[in-house]
Amino acid sequence: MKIMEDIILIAGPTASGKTGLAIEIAQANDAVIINTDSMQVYSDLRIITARPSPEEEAAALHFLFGYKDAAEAYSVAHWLNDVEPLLAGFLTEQRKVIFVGGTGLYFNALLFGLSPMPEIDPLVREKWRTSDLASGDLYKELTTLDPEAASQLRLSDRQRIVRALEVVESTGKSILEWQEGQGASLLPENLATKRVLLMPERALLHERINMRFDQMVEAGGLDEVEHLLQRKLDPSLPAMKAIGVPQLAAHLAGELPLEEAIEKAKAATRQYAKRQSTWFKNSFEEGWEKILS
RNA sequence: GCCCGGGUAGCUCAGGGGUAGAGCAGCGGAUUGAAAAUCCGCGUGUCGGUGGUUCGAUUCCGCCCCCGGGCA
Repeated sequence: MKIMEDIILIAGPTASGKTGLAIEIAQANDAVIINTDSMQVYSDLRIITARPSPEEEAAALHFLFGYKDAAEAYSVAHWLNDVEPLLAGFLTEQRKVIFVGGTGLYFNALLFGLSPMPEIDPLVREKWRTSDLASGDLYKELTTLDPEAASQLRLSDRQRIVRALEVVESTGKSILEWQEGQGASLLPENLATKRVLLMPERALLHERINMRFDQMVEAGGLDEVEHLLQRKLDPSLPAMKAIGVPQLAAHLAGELPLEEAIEKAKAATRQYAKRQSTWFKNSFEEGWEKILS
């Protein structure tokens, strides 16, 4: 498949066939592939995150895959920082670039930028993120420190409450003020961008998800998770929450028969695919070529 | 063949003379430095079948079918 555009975005829910399509397009266009998935960045998890296999990685130039340690708390901002110089380099070389992945937030950041925000004081961050307070009490804190931000959050949404708290305490300004600042897209306006959205029918996707998780286990997914667990990392790290890790960890801890752990991991994957589909369906309508296979 | 127990949502099950409800699964939505995260909303049903009693049956009674278990 020859592509005219310089930049190609491939999005879609998990198990929709993105990896294969990216390689196919990369080979036909001498393009490079840049990971746009929040979990495939971690080196510790190849099988369970469905990262391209060594054979697949050898079939085209891949970047930002498996290059972060699971002990690192990676984020969309890190990703964007890593993408920027990489993309600039390829564009000056006039090399076509494929962004492929399933993380809607990362695509959004790429397309529209992130609002500029200063670094958060690590101590402040630590304080709120490890707080013992119930999320309702954290919410109360936020209503005093930043009532405006609080009014836009639910008192059950601990994660966003904590984020608002650390921003206002560390910077002295409301997260809402920071978010008013416009970020800049990383994609140059004068370059054409092809956008492909893989959206297989739900029933088919579920079938693929279920099959694929069985294959992950056969391919050594349990060992992969066991190795990760042996590192005794902070369980709140993003990598520790990759789908499949908590479920298989529960089995390894003797809390669940393997069959049940597998079923739970499959269900979690299906639910994730649904959230991805919602994001793509409602945010990626215009300008995206939808492929329903 | 006889005796128990059961047949209610996709699954596991609760309920009970006024057409039914939980968990899980599923469906819909939100999403700005944890995003595979986090959060919000929604029961989707010939109550096994068929006769009867009743103003009214998924509920009570009879018969039949199916699934467990026991006795033969």
